[in-house]
Amino acid sequence: MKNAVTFDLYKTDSGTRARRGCLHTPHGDVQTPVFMPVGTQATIKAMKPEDVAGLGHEGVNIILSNTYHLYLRPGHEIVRKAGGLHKFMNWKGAILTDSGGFQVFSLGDLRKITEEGVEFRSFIDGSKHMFTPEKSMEVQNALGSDIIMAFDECAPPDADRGYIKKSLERTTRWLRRCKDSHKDVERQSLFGIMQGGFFKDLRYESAMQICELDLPGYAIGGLSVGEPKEVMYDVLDNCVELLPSDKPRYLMGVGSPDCLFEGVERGIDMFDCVLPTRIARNAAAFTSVGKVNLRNAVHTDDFEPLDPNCDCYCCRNYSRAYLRHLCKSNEIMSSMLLTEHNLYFLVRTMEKIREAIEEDRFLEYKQEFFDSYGEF
RNA sequence: GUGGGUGUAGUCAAGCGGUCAAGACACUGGGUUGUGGCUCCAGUAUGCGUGAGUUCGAAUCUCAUCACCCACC
Repeated sequence: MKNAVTFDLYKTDSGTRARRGCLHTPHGDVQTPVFMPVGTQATIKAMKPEDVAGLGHEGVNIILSNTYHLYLRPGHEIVRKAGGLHKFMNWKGAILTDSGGFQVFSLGDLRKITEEGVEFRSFIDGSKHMFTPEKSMEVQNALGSDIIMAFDECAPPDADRGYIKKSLERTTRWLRRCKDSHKDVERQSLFGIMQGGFFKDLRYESAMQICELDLPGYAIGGLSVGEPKEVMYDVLDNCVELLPSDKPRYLMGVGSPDCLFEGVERGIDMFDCVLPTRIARNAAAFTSVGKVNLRNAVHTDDFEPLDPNCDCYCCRNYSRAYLRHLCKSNEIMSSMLLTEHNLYFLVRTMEKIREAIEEDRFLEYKQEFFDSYGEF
């Protein structure tokens, strides 16, 4: 019996823990380290799937979508009927679905966590629903994504140690239930999620527990939830290596350019983040010279491209003045162009990171990037 | 020419004698990290057409004046 998703580790950087590998999925290979664009509602907002697939020089082969949202609307049975999520949204590459666990945390109000699962209210119509590990597996099985995530609890960052410990242990028990109820391992691979807050010993405990289950991949959850970056880096320093080196390591929810470098340096293979797509819709862009707010008055008559060092569609054809005009006028094109640029920027940066690791000069490239990009 | 009305930030305006001159849009800046977001937060009038006056106190009352609008000669 072969796992749906397997991982090949090609090379580890000599000076850091940065790794170069490949994820083999039923919908194609994914070169790592990789950044996965987020398409929560079965769409990368403001972009067509084929345009997403064509980003960067090598293209995008994996995206993330969301169990919680698709369960509520249109309903996972509709997606199953449509022939699965790939067909439904016309995405040819691989898909990773988040389990709905994060919404348990982000939807804070009106939810009740028990050993059985989580009772919550729909953000759409207020109706009551129950998510359990089994339910999350059922929904993700219906969606047919290549990688399905365990139903975990992402404890709030300000929770006390006692709660974090209880929560991580429950997350492990839920992970066992996920594994037990997920049958078709040749079609979809289940990834486990480490929790433990910012406590090194709890992270260790969580890692030991979930790794026992010998899953095809592991994620680090509970980070990038509002803590200072140094805290996140510190946790990563101590817990990435707790995960098996022959399995992909996925840092959930991280995606600012600086965090990608810091994550890769500490041995992370996969990232996802709404940041590039969300800030694009709010007139902000990542560029090789730092973050730019297109609404700022200085761009009024700036007819240079958004990023002179970028060869994306947006930068090849439009000026900052035009982009500012679109943003100020609330035109749909502003979301389209900036989303494309921001994703291109991260995807292309990841390509360069992979190349740098192959050539054993990750730190050099990192330095080069930050010299231009600035501190953050 | 006569009668009436209106003049408060870039715009539309609230206020109709008494702490700091509502609010909206626009403008300026900031935020956004497993997406409840084309969103959220913050800032911007030494001044209420102009000039006198009444009053302890006036954007608010009086007079004059200017501008614009409407109606009628």
